[in-house]
Amino acid sequence: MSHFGRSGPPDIKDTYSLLVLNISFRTTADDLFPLFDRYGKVVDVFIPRDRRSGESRGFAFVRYKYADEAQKAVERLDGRNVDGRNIMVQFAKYGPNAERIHKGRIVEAIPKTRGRSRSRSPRPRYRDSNRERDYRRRSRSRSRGRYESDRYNDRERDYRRRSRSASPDYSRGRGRDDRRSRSVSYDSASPARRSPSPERSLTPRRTPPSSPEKGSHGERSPPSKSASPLARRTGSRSPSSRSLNED
DNA sequence: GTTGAGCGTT
Repeated sequence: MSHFGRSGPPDIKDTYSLLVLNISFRTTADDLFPLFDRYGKVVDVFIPRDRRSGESRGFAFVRYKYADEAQKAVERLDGRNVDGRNIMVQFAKYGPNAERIHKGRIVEAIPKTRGRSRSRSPRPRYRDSNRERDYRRRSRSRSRGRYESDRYNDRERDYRRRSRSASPDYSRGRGRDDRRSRSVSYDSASPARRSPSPERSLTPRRTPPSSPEKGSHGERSPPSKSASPLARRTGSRSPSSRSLNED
């Protein structure tokens, strides 16, 4: 009865999809179906939901059989209060190269000026917020208060970090030194080199029975400084292999 | 239990 989108899209070739935005997170396709079906023949109602949580993303797709009915529904249901929220209904596009819709009529487009529209260009109003929008797309936003809190925290941390450096000049010099140090350090990039693999001789099982707590206590993070390549070479054969062998 | 710009499943 009310199980849309269970077997995939029915027939998009003869259906017109409407995008319903601003719907409540609790609104389901079953709730939208009767509402939209009142204005026309609805062949499918689909509400994308999260794969991990399974919650609604806040928008739905309603497929109409006829464009004129869909058009009517758009004007009729657009701005309607559903589940306590003011929904927004508009024609949906399928993909970046989706057909363009013009007042209920589907105009085959992607015109010749592909990508070069001098007249109209739906460029985003926000220029510096583009990054934020992208982030929000793959990850549903939660609450704005939290963001502010996080931002504040970051700021505080930055301030503290800056405080540490008394003289920027010194910092710069040190950075250069570090770079040079790294050059020598890269030697450790190939620790095993051509050394025979004793580990292979060992039981090809998972990580040897070594307590992580105990082990980490002894060699947590060897300081990059004061580490001879020789000394490192000898002791780097152990932590080199860890979970390479998996069953 | 929360949130709020956008374009989707086989």
